[in-house]
Amino acid sequence: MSKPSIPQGMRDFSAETVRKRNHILSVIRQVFECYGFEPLETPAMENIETLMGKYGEEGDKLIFKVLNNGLNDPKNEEKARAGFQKVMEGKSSADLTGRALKYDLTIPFARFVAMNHGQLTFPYKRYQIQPVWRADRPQKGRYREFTQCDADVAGSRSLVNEVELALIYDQVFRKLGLHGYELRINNRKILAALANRCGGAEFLTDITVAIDKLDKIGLDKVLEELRQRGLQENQIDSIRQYLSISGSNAEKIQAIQTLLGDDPQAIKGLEELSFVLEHASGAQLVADFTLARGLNYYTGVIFEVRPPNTVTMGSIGGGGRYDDLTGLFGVKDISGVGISFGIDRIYDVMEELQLFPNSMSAGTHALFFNMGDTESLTAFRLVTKLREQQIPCELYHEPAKMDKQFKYAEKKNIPYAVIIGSHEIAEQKAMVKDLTTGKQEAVPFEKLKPFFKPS
RNA sequence: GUGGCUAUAGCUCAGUAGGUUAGAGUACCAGAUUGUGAUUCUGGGUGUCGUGGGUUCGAGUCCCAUUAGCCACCCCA
Repeated sequence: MSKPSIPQGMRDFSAETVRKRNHILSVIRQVFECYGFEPLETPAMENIETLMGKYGEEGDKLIFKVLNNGLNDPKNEEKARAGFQKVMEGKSSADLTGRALKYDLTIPFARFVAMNHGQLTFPYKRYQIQPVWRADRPQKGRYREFTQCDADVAGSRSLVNEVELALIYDQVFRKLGLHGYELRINNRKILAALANRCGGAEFLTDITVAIDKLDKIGLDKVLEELRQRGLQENQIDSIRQYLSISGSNAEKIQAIQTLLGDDPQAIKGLEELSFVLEHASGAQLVADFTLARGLNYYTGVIFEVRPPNTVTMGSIGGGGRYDDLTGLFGVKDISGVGISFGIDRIYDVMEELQLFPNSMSAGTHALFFNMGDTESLTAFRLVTKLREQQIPCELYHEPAKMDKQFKYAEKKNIPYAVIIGSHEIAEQKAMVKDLTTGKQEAVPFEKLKPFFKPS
């Protein structure tokens, strides 16, 4: 028997971690609800066709595929062998792996909308908080199982949605106390216009992938990469101009207008961008024309949230507009726009910056000491009463030295110790000790409830 | 998926050129203390040295493989 272990990149969460995670989740959920989004949950697995080809070539490789059951049944053998052959060639095969763990929440959402568009009230605004899985190599801030919190609007092209989503980002991070985050915005239409100018639409992906690395590898290396991808010198020069745009949002927009202003897509993109910047001015958006984002279904505004630059961590949220997402599932003309929070990374950032309040770890309010088998019967009766009043409390499980019981309370961060021994029973008063201040007072048994829960 | 670094007690780590019985701090357990803890005193090492092989008279230490974590690439939340 080997040591028990869990799969690479997946984690157990202790009580303290769960409480902190729940704190983040409840803030997000509350804000989503406040903006009129309603919850949705979808299964852990999707049929593999639902997922394949939606996230680009790299994405396909990172999808966790689930081996079919019953492969050992002789009647499936031939299919299974053929499927295995396909897999060995780097393709996927429903005969071998018909299902896969979901990779994000957007595609399952699109599938859901496509399946239920007849019943849904549009615009359909849903939020979804569930784990997703990626067969990526784990490292800091990157896990194979992590939780995404998405809010999307399907069936509305109004830019008011984009504005609201930006405001949601701002409100959530403000409530979490995560100051110094940066909410960047761009528009895929502007990138498309740039691609048009430089080699045509088929270069869109090459160009976006390369310029997205500007922060990391610098201008020269980006241009070099584009050269290798087959762009001409004059085209590279346009990109050089594009990438050297800087200044305030207004200045940058002005510069793009000068550079690409004769392109209808660029005009449209800038219009959309300006609308969002203007109406979501409270959210402190930063226009960043180098922002590209990997998922290739985005068609309009795109968002990305960077953590405060005092920590090294990838983006903690992202999103954008995808005009024809349900089109992938045979339902036309439903436009979607959405955002996602990466709560595992938000957690790591908040932990690193020590932004969690101390009171977070409170569970049990009061520990009743066990002062002996007889005495504890009284304590147990009182514990039961308090529990009926929704006051979380517990009785130490066996008679033990007080030292031990104090330490138990301390470790579990229980704020009060309630001591009921023979003296207390004689006087019908409990000795209640505040473990943070060390002060104690005698509280009559019938006054315990108001003591812990003043109404 | 590619490359690099790391792995010793619950935790943080030391362990020199391969040498007997693997150490420190902290945590923990027992007692001083049969009703008041986080201070003090006394005693206690609680370890498959990540795992599996190999070299050697002898391996925590050297070699190979493997697993996990971290870092870079790729990509991303």
